[in-house]
Formats: sequence, C-alpha cells, structure tokens
Amino acid sequence: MSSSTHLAILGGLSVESMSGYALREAIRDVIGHFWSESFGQIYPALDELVAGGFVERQEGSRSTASTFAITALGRERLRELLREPLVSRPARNGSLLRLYFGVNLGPDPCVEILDDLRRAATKQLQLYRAIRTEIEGDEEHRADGPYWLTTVSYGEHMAEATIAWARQSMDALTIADQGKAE
Amino acid sequence: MSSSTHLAILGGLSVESMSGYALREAIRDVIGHFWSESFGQIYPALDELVAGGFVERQEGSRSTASTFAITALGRERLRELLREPLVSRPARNGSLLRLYFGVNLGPDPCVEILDDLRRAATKQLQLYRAIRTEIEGDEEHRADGPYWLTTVSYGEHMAEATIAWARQSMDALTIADQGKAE
DNA sequence: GGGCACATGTAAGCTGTTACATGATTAA
DNA sequence: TTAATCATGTAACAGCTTACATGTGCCC
Repeated sequence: MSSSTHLAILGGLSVESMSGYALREAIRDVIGHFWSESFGQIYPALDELVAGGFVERQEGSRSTASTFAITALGRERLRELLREPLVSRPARNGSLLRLYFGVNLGPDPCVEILDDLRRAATKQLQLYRAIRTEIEGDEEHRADGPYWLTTVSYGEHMAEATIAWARQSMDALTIADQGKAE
Repeated sequence: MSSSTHLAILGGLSVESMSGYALREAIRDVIGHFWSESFGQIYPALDELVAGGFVERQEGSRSTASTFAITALGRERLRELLREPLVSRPARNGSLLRLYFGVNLGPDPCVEILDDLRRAATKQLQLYRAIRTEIEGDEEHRADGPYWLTTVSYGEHMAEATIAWARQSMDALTIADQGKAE
C-alpha cells in the first residue's frame, strides 16, 4: 500500500475517528477535488495501520460499526509522512493531448473541447467559492481553516486560469482559421 | 492497451514516421509536460496498431532500425480517437494533501512546500516561454502552430496561477500564525 | 576495445479501480 | 417488506513503470 494512502487515512482520522466507510465518504466529499481512495485501498491500508499501531480499531458492539481512531504513534507517523518529499507521478492530460494533435480535427472540434473545459471550470469556481464561505464560517475548526483554505484557493486559481486560457485559446484558434481562409 | 496510448502514438506518427525508440523520445521531449509513455507501453501498442492496419512497419535493412508510419486508416482512427470523450482518472495532488493536513506540521514547513512549488513554477514558466518562441518561429509546422501553442499557453497560465497562489497562501499562513501569537 | 546512444522487446511488480459477496440497519 | 444506505472485505483486472536481456553501430 502506498504511503500516500496511509497519509490520507491518518490525516482523515486526525480530524475525527470514524468507520472505514465514513472515511471513504469523507475523502470523496471533503478532499475529493485533489484526492481519492477506493475501498480496495482503504480496508487493506487500515489493516496495515492497525498492525503498525498507528490506528486503533474499536469494535462496534453488535449493531454498530467499527470505529477507527488514530493513536499517538499514528500522529507521529502522520507528521513524518507530511514531511516526506513528494514523488510526483508523470502528469497526463487527455485534453491537452487532443488539442496538441488538433490540426487533424480542425478548429471547430477543438473550440468545443475548450468550451467544455471553460464551462466545467466555471462550475468548479462557484463550488470552490461556496466551500470557502463554509470554511470561513466554521468556528469548530478555526485552527485548520488557513490550511484548508490554501487548497480551496488553489482550486480557485486553477479554475480562473483555466477559464482565461480557454477563452484566449478559443480566440486564437478562431482567428488562425480566419487567417487561413483569406 | 489504453486507447490514449494509441492516440499518442498515432498523433506522433502523424507528424513524422519514426522508430519506436524515437517515438518515445519525442513523447518525452515534446509533449512530456502533459503526457508520457514508457517502452513497456509503446512496443506492445505498436504491435496492436500494426495488426489493426493503422500503422505500417518498414523493416530496416540490416543495420538500420524499423520505421513506423501511419496509414490512411490510421489517420482515420486518429481523428476518431481525438473526438472520443475524455475519461478522466481522479486527480491526485500530493502537495495539496500535505497542505490540507498542514495544521499537524505548523506554518513553517507548509510555507516551505509552497515556496518549492512557487520556484518550480517560475522555472517552468521560463521554459514554456522559450518553447513558445520556438514554435512561433517554426516555419515548417505553420499549420500545427496554433494547436501546439494552446498547450504551451496552458502551461504558462497554470504556472502563473501557481506562482500567484503560492505567494498569496504563504502570506495567509504567515499572517494566520502571527494572529495566533498575539 | 570500451563506452555510449540507438533499438526492440519482455517479465515482474506496483498502484489503483471495479465488481462482487455478504450482511446489518433504517426508512418508506 | 422491500429498497436504500451503511459497512467490510476480496478478487480480478487494467494501466503503467522498472528492470532486465539482447544486440547494433558509432566515436574516442
């Protein structure tokens, strides 16, 4: 299991103890814009973390589910993982791949791709702004706020940049096409 | 083999016939900022494309290497793949994951992460500007230019946005920390 | 003749998703 | 009572990288 998965799980449990199922929901709903874990990752990883003494499993009595809680050792491990240098896997961007070879399609389909991206980014931007408002008003997690907001701010900056880029590129492709037609 | 790999290979060969080795070099050096393929992908994919009649293999006589060339059917397939909707794999951003759980580290290590990202983006930006100049002066690929430039422009926009975000976030974390110290 | 770049290919292994199996609890 | 949600887990598979094996041609 990759250490990133351990990091995400320990991070999640550092905020609140919860079941494996809830953990996955939290990862999807809260940090889903820049992270994801599937059940196939989470349960084996939880086993490993329990085996290492980083997480404690509190068996639910009959009816209730198990709750996983981070231990003191787990918090130490979390800090360790947070400091570990990033191993960046090669980026793959299917939209850019398509645009790069766009001459095989002509400008119109490419403009369509760009407009789809612009619209998606516009929607994202609205979402991020709503999340920002929510975090800024969250009294319960005052200490976390500034850190959480950096990730929201990242989303906002990237969405804004995407919108500007898409607009500009749509113009460029349209004008290049007119120039050819003359 | 994923269709994206087929797309990248057909795209590459649509510009110029070349060996599998050269193809990998081209993918790494030319579209490496947003795409990657390893030998373990390229050679089996080339076999598949040859079997499907999308690519022709011209055996090199003794000493020289094989040259792979796209066929008319291959160009059709390329256009088909370019129009195919994107299947986006979930994004994973290790830096954001670390920043999100940054409260466990405190502001200083987070500022360091941000400054690393800022510096990397600054370097990238310079690179993209050099590539832009190169493409704008390339008489041989006039038709491709506008499409290629959209991908360079993407890099520029993202790098600029990253720099702005990192600066702003470093300030925010520093100020939040001072506010706490009062 | 020794090292390096070019060239083709394969096998092992890692990461991660999807789909399935199974069952409890809750709400309609 | 039946459907949905919560919950845990596994097996199969897809995608991709790394490392290795193997060989050629070129340059110092």
